[in-house]
Amino acid sequence: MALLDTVVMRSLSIQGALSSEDKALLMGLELSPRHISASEVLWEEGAEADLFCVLKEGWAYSYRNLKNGSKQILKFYLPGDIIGMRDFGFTRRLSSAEMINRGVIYPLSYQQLFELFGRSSLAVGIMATAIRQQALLSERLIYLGQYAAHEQLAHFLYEIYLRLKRIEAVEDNSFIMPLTQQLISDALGMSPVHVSRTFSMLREEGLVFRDRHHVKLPDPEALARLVEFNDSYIDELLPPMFTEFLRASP
Amino acid sequence: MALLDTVVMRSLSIQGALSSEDKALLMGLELSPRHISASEVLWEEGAEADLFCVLKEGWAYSYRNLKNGSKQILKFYLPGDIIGMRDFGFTRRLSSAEMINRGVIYPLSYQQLFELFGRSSLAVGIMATAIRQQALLSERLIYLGQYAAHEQLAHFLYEIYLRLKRIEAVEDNSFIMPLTQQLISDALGMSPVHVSRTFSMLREEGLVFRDRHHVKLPDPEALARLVEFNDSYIDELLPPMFTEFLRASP
DNA sequence: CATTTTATTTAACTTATATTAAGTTATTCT
DNA sequence: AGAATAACTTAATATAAGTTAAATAAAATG
Repeated sequence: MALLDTVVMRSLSIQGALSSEDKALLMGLELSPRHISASEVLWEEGAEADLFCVLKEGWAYSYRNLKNGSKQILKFYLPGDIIGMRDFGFTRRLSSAEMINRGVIYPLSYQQLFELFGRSSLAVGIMATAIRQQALLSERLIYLGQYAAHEQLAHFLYEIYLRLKRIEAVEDNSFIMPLTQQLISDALGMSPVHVSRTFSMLREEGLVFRDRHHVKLPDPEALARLVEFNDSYIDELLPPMFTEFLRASP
Repeated sequence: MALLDTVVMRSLSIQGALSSEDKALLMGLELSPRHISASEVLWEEGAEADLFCVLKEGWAYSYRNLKNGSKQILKFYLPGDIIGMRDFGFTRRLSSAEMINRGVIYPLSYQQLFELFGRSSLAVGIMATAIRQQALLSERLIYLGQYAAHEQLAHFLYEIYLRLKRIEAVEDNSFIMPLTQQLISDALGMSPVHVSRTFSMLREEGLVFRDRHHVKLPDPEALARLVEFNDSYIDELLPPMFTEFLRASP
């Protein structure tokens, strides 16, 4: 029932777009409220991702702890929001979640979510695709908020490198990147001039060589260490739990 | 077939998680490649959102034009990525999309996506929820990248205000916000000292009054104008096309 | 109630990045 | 090929925001 109190579902219901079958499914979910105290941690980054929560009362937030000791908050959750969907389709949590004040949540397992998806692997796959996009966006947000220009650029380049490698567009640590510094500056929110300066800095350190659209990262792992790159959000494999479940479907 | 070339779907297929029924569905999609030239605009912010594209060749990006004349790029798309999922569940595009170099795309209508979802309104609702989260994140990213501290904070407060109004937690333009300045600084990526300074600035301009957890926005619309707030991404209503289609389902 | 802790404000100083402008190098066009 | 345009680099200056630290105010604790 709690899922019906959720922002989008409530309006779906009001708009008359929920079939009786859908409603039956929602009613059939066995959900029990859990009272939860202020500052209680719902989960930590890196923990197994197996459930999400409908927030009924209280405020919560998701965040990442950063190497420099600060944290970046990704989102504040208010009553009616769903916490933990961000990790659906990943094996481990990409961010931690914590209550702010005390409140009430309804935990829901990913298994139960599968059922709502009608056990359709296509629906799950599309959902996972959307969530992966969100993960990329979150990482960019973290770098925008908290890191210096050279770290932002290094992170950006390493992400592009990984994504290109995945589609076999990297050879000998080199790739074609058809972007102007203007475009890069629009993505990273810094001035084009500073993008140029920052490329020079990375070149002097021997980390990045660039000639127009040709980019070479002589030691990609060194770049990754510089930005403490956690590549789990790039990974395209769905967790074993997902594929086992989907294979077992009728 | 193009959807099978997509990053997540390909791995789903490799992991053996696609039923023969799913594969038949994918095969049954009538997709025709479209060659597309460099700098071609796929769609503009505000246009009707009715399809997405599987990017087969070339690079593209999505972005928002900002009032100050700059643009914020939200994402670069590489071959195998899906462009335009960000808007699924909204009536209009929240961001523009443009090719960088020339390439090939496979357009796919949201109607076709419905079919893949097995016409389940629950799956669509959950997907729409996830996408709305992403929209919030995108807006935050835009403000982080491009705006001054007082605009960021104003935008943040106005968003909270709207979200609270939706759940009837605003009375007389006032609400309870159980956040410390430390938490706000962690969300906006600025120092706690500067959050305090910025609150003082907004107070002097008569826009925001705050006493601990009590916040009053005497003139919310003035705040909205300051940040050129586009509230379409907050809206929880699904487009008419969605609900009509879902109501018509068996 | 007094004490400690936590949150906020204010001020002085520092720094990273923006801005402007001028110079250089590539690329495109005729 | 030569001219025009776009992309990039370098340097000087300006400014918003960071940092540190000390003062005040509120909340939590015993």
